[in-house]
Amino acid sequence: MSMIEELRWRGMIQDIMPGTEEQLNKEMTTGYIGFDPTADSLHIGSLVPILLLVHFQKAGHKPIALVGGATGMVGDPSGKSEERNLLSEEVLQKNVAGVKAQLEKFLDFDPAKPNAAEMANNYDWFRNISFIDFLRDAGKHITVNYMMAKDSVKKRIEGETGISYTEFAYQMMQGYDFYWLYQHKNCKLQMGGSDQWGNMTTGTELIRRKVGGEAFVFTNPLITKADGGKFGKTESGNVWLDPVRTSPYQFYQFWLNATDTDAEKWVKIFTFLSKAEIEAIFSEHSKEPGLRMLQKRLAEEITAFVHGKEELAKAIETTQKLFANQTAPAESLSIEDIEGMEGVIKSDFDNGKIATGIDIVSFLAETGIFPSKGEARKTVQGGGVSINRKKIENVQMTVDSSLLLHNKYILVQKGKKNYYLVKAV
RNA sequence: GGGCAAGUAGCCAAGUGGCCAACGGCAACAGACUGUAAAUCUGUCCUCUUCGGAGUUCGGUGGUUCGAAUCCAUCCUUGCCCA
Repeated sequence: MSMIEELRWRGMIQDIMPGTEEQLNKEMTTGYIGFDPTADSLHIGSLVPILLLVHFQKAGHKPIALVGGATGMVGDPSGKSEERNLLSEEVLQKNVAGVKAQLEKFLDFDPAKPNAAEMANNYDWFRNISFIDFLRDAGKHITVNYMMAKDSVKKRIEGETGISYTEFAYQMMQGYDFYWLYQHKNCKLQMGGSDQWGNMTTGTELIRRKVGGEAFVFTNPLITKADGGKFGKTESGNVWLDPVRTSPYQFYQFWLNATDTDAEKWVKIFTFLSKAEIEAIFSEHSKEPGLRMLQKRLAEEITAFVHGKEELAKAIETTQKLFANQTAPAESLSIEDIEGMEGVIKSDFDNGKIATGIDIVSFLAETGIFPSKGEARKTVQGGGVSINRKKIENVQMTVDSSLLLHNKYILVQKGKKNYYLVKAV
């Protein structure tokens, strides 16, 4: 199976420029994907492009991961209905460094290999280009008519908010990136999310008009959830690749909680399991969906890929402690069990207050489990909070030393799935 | 520079003097059911709260009025048309 066939089967190709497949079959090709430094960590939305690069490298081609240090200063209008605020330079620099460090973990940079991965930052070439040079070198080759026909631009022109000259020019910058990489790195392919199609083709157009070269692009579909919600969000916000922001346990849980329909799509996209393996999992899952084989496998594979086998093992261990015997009393958890719960949100609480007794609402607010007393109260009243696996029936309840597990811990649940461990200190 | 239209909670969107913390929908959170699934039903959903309330909102600022998201003035932002 060729790489393109493989990606097609996995549902990772949305649009592809004619001739791309032939190019990839013909020779080792250099290809790139750009990553926006909008935060100092990537989140799981960026996993698909990362995986594309990995597949690409596995197929024997040479991947370039480009961090948009320059384009990040301008802002991509794609998929945005409004003009955005510009990031400050310090923030950008920090973000570029963070994103770069993460990308480096996923690709093989071994210089001994002919298809060793490379990192690039478009700030390196943009910083020396003057505005006049840019207008003369790049701008002259692309008509405004062409630029305005792009969906991202058209939507904004037809929409209510308009588009600034800055964001309008964004595609020229991205186009110039491709051109620059084509010239200096012999890079002939750009990949990216389907929202990037317009920006990407501006690049091939620039390459064609300026130097008569031929370059290719293909895009992956944007990941969606079956219920139409945003992918990659949980009640506590984005799911990040940075283990400090999203612990491996939380990361594992995110995938484990996928719905059946989502998991079926995602297992193809986010794992490297073969077609045969995936089909086997599907049939096993349909025999006994209650076992959640599919979700488990998905969560395992992707957690191992991002955080490593060791972290995965810890995440599974914690998950088992918390979810395997949900009916078992919390008292049955050993101190080792409790202290080994990696990745569960932990907080310390003044033991003195527990000794004298504190009302449940204040306790929940002061531990930070809830942002305010009002919210804590509402959720407790709605039956949404458990302490040591026992649902709180009474808002007036007092938290005191009798609730401490092993004289030290209190296990709090917000809803069914969100565990917090409070340590008395 | 001139004319017209618009700016309401995370988003969409009603509301055109008091009954408005503001209809409805989406998203989100929680409960029941279940498989840490879906669908369905229920509750919450500006902020804080001693759950009695209190405080701050409808682009900004001033004003009219006993009382304004709603009327007036002015400014800002955006779109469309004209120059």
